[in-house]
Amino acid sequence: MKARAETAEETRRKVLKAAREAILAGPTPAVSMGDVARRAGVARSTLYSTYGSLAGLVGAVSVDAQMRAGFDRVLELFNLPDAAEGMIRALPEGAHMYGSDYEMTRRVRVLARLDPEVMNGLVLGDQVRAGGMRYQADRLSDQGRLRPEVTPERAATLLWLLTSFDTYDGLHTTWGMDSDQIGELLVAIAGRSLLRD
Amino acid sequence: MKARAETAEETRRKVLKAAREAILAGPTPAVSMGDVARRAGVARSTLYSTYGSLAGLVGAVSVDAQMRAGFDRVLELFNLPDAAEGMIRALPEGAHMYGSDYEMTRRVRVLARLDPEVMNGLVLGDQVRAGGMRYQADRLSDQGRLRPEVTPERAATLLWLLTSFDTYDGLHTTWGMDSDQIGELLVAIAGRSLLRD
DNA sequence: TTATTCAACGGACAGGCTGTCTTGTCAACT
DNA sequence: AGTTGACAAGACAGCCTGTCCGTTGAATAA
Repeated sequence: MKARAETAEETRRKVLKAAREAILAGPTPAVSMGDVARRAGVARSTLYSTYGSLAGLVGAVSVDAQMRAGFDRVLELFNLPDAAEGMIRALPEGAHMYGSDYEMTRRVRVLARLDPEVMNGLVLGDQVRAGGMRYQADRLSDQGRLRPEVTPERAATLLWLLTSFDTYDGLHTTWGMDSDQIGELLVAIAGRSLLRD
Repeated sequence: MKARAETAEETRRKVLKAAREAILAGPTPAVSMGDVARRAGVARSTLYSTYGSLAGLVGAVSVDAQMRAGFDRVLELFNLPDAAEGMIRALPEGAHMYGSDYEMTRRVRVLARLDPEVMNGLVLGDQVRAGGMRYQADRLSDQGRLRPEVTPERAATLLWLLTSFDTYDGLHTTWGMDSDQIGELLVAIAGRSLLRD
């Protein structure tokens, strides 16, 4: 609205962009306030007054990356009226989401684990996802699509494993699979393990 | 053998122990040469002449942790004559192995991702495990225990996912499961997904 | 025994980093 | 016209890494 807030917002964008560049720069995630400030053409003191600390900046980048990912689309698919169809369509979409910003996500997650506060954000995200998967498992159960020997809790756990970034990361890095292949594999596993024949 | 080599070996042990303590000390893995040297009662320069760099020390801790884990026992079980029985018994043992040195493993893995060289060790380990799981999947296939719709490659991939540390970590951290529960879950998933009824 | 080797010490050093604080500037709002 | 708010610039203490010294003292070899 106000011109002052607008320019401030723009500085914020410049800084986040510079931070992303810095994080992606080396062979391994490394970032420092001085480096980001230089890249953004901004005083180091500005970063401290805006983000408080390096960890604060990393946290902001992490949240920002979350926003861009297209998470809501995955959620939408998961919540199709037919729970089984939702799952089958959401899993590949989720894989695609991870793939679209893969390197960034991977590196930010490493940095996040170095600060207790930011780390907490990761843990919380995992717990939220666990809640979501429980909900999906219950829907599958209510709609009678779960194999009789599979409890909803077990189904939720497996879905949670399949939708974790680490799973995507492993399949991509160690097995050389792309997002499409990963999506297909996840659907195959989930279908065979959870769904009634 | 020689007294000189022996005392050198003992310093090495003191240092590794101090490094483990340092890594476990904070709420988040953090380690510095000065800290480790102080804890070990050793000159900082000694660390540099022995390990070359901080990354070198972390790498040494990582390798050392691998040794202590009891990995060979898991391998032994996996290679029982009956491949299906081997899998069913090795999975819980693997979970138990991860559990026995959980916090250390977790933290060292974070630190490892900060250095390209050490990171390489992790990637290599994952690839070795992938090879092992391919071998196990082939054994299952050869012994006619695999579900007809599951290719050995798919079986290997699923086994690899189930035996990854990240899987253990997630189940433990987010789902609050202990090693026994995790072992049981892994067996349930692997059995239902891979083995012929 | 004497000479050598070698692990380890202790400290100095350059350069980078974080976080805090202070002083200034200038445009935007009231 | 005065105030406020975002940012710049830079000094500072304290910690870090890696490198390079010269030194010590005990194990080992001659």
